[in-house]
Amino acid sequence: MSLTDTSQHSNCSAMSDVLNRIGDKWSVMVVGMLGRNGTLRFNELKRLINGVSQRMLTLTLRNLERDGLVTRTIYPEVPPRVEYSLTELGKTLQVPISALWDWSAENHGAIVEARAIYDARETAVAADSSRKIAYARG
Amino acid sequence: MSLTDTSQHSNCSAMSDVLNRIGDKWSVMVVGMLGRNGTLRFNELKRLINGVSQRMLTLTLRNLERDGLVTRTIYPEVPPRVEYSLTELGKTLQVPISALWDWSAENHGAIVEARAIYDARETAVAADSSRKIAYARG
DNA sequence: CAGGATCCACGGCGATACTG
DNA sequence: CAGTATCGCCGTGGATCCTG
Repeated sequence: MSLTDTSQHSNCSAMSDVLNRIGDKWSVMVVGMLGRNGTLRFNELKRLINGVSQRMLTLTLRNLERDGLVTRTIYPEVPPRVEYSLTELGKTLQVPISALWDWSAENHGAIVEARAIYDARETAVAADSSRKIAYARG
Repeated sequence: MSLTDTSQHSNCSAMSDVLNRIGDKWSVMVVGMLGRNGTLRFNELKRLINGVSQRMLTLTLRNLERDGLVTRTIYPEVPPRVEYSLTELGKTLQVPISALWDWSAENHGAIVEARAIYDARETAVAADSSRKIAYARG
């Protein structure tokens, strides 16, 4: 099975299934963070990932653990300590995610630019048809 | 700027921003389809991408167009014909997405397996504490 | 054929409060 | 510290109908 052969209709559902998890913003963040830092505690992750709520971080970690991408290690101490890290499977996922990350860093500017151009055109078109809209409204 | 350097806190927002679009399930599908088939019409895409509604396909294509990833070509015929294809920027995105796609195809089985194991353990734990739950409910 | 407009349900997600 | 439980909003997205 060649690499370019993987995108037949048959694999659409598999891709879809996988995307439902890893296509998730927080999951990508968590994998990215764990991939770089190796092992992190719950609140360390929470601090590193900007804007994540404690609820979403918990859910994300649970799903990643369930999918065999992240290990969860509980240390029976007080105060409690729980450490997260990537499994071997998770580390392999880190590769394509890293590629995506790099692409983002490199092309974010181009996207912002494209949006500006598109929006400028759109507002121009909107202004052009403003009379018709106003007419229809009145 | 090295590749491994791209995941500092600074790029978190850029990645987040990009992920909001390309992390989207349908966007990935569209890019994947266009990347393989080159140029596709609206309904061709709709047929190829299983489960997408016409509304979501429209929105997805608009966003991709706005981000400069997809071109939209209207042929003033009757019946109307609109063709979509990837821009150069879109083609570069196709690379990391393809990597993700390949990863999905290759590791989907492992994920399903991991889920089964996890769920089996969870239901076992749930059964274990069923009395306590029943007690609390009663 | 390609899509705009509208309606509506549902669930994702944040905020908050509580626990071991 | 690392969660669980509950509530409530509102955005997402499907279904449906209509147009050029």
